[in-house]
Amino acid sequence: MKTATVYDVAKRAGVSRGTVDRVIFNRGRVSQKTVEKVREAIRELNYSANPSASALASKQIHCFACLIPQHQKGEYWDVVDEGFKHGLEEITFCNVDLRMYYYDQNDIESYRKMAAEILELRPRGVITNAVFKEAVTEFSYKLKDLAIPMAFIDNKYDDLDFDIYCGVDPYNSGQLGAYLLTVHQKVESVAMIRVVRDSGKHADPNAPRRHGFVDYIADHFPDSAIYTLFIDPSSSESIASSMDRFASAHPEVRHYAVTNSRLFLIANWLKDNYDPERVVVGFDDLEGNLKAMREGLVDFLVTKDIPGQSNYLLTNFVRNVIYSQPPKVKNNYVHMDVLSKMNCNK
Amino acid sequence: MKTATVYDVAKRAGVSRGTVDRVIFNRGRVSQKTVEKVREAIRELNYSANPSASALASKQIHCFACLIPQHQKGEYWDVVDEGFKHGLEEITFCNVDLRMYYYDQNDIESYRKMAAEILELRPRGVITNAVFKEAVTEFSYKLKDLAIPMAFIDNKYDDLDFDIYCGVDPYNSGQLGAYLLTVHQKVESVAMIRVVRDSGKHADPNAPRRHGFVDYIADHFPDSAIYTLFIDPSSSESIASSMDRFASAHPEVRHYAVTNSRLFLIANWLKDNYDPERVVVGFDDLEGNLKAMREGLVDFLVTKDIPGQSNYLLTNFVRNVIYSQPPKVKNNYVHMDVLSKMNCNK
DNA sequence: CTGAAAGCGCTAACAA
DNA sequence: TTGTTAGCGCTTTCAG
Repeated sequence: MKTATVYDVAKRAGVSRGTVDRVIFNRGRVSQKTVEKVREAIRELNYSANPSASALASKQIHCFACLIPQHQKGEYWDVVDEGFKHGLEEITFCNVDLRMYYYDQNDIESYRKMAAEILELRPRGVITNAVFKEAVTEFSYKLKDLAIPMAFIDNKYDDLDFDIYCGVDPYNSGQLGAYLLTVHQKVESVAMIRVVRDSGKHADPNAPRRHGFVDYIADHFPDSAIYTLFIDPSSSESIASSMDRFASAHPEVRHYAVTNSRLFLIANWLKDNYDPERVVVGFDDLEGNLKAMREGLVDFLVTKDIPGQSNYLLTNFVRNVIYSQPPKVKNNYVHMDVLSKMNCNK
Repeated sequence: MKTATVYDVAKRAGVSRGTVDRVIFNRGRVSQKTVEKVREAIRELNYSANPSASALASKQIHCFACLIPQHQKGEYWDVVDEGFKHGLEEITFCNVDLRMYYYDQNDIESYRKMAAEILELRPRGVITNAVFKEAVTEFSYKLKDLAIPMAFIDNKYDDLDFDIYCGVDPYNSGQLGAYLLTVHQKVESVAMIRVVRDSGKHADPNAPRRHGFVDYIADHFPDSAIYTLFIDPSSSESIASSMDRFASAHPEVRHYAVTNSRLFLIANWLKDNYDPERVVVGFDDLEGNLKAMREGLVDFLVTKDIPGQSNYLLTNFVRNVIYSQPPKVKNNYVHMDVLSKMNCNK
């Protein structure tokens, strides 16, 4: 059986194809009575547009904006960025123009500034991540006023109004890290390392992961100590000296977890102070982290398909917005992967 | 900058659009000299067809055939099958008709019979897996005679002529299983369980995985015993009695690996004979295996994105065949995932 | 408010 | 061998 075309719908509704088009895209300038006739014909014929033909005929360009942290090559957000680029290629036929905006994770004002620019652009949709609660909230309200849909990538604020989200369950990722760190072990103390510059002003989207980590340890090893150690990554000397200081103060600690993605920054120290008894767990399969794993400095890495996640979000969000359909699932939790030395290549 | 169209290519090569089309699809009836001119123009303009327009204009239906093991709902090959169905949807605009054929893994003749049927169909391409070396070899030769491209899914024979493959590195998956079974442990003996009906006649595509497993244990625990245990899944009594017999003969064994995907068949026994000291590793995230994991009967499951793998293979293979382009990468090794109780949901 | 008609880039049948 | 041309189903402009 052939599928229905605009032409069939038009005939059925007793109007012309142009009118059908106006109804489908709510372009107005159609009498209410006609609208209903057309809607009914569409339903009866179970019509849905042929996407190839739409893409071919449409000249419109759909502009989207994306606001994420600025980053260096090889860092977490760089990989996220890659995923967006890939996704963009997959939907070339949708004619979307994706504008990237970057903010400074140490500076809430930079977020506000970029958000303002985006508002001015009036894009068809906006993608961002959850960092500065206050600024993101303001932004989301303003977008709502303009009826611009918004999507969260990587992490989210559940009480805000967004259309679609894609990321892992951060609390659970922390639990998984703790499990791997301690599996088949007796544990008396663990170190939780946070590699952040400027820990005071820095946004802290990783808190839920740390909570998951801490809760797991507390549940399974109630007598274990949990030390939190801040490492300032600004110079390799400061990294080494902080690590040295901690290690000599707590020589009994054998279990180390780095709860953000920057394990690779302490790889040198781990190597220079190698201890076969030490167990190390990190997060995210950045090239630097994988390298450390191949060198035997890390036992497990909790990760996910980082570019796949942003790719997925973009392609779905764009399709939803363009064809004004709600997403099939709003909260897309991607699954977590576990990497060990045996499966960290490719 | 606007992207080049057939028209641009035609102009540049000094021919008509029809000729360009003939060259692209190797329809023949074009002089060698013209072919080269067109090819060059295509390269210079970096031309690639607008998929929407192609889809819209083309009426041809491309028939593909897929020959894999017959299966029940929820089993490994059922999930593979799902992936094909998904992939098919993704490329609806390519107008492909995918015909599924199933053979009996205990009966090489059933493979031969289905292969013969496929040969008669003369599809544009064939997908199968590597099982009965002899029968698959015959099949591949006949396909080659007919110039029908072929793809391997899940496992392959490297000495045969195929266009594209997608699967994990099976040897490595065995090693990973062994690693997870023994991580942070001292091991003196392990049991390797094979759940197969009719072990004599049954095809054995899992051998490389077992080799990887055995080699790892031998390398890291040279003094450890490795017991191989066959379980006939035909009745739950036979499963239980075989397991009982083994367990009482070797009460010291604490480490169990099920090297094919059917761990779920011994889940009941594991539950009825629960031992907190026991470590169990299995393969593939079938629903039954996941259930066993959630119940705390399994420590680790080595898996991969099963439907993703067949989806990927199909969509790429079809595109390659239709647009007669070689695959970007011939051997697509998908990465292995590690599942534990902390990340086995979703 | 509504209809008619000109393409979008490509394929395939038909002429030459 | 090659060129010409009529659509594929939809969007969009321009007249009514």
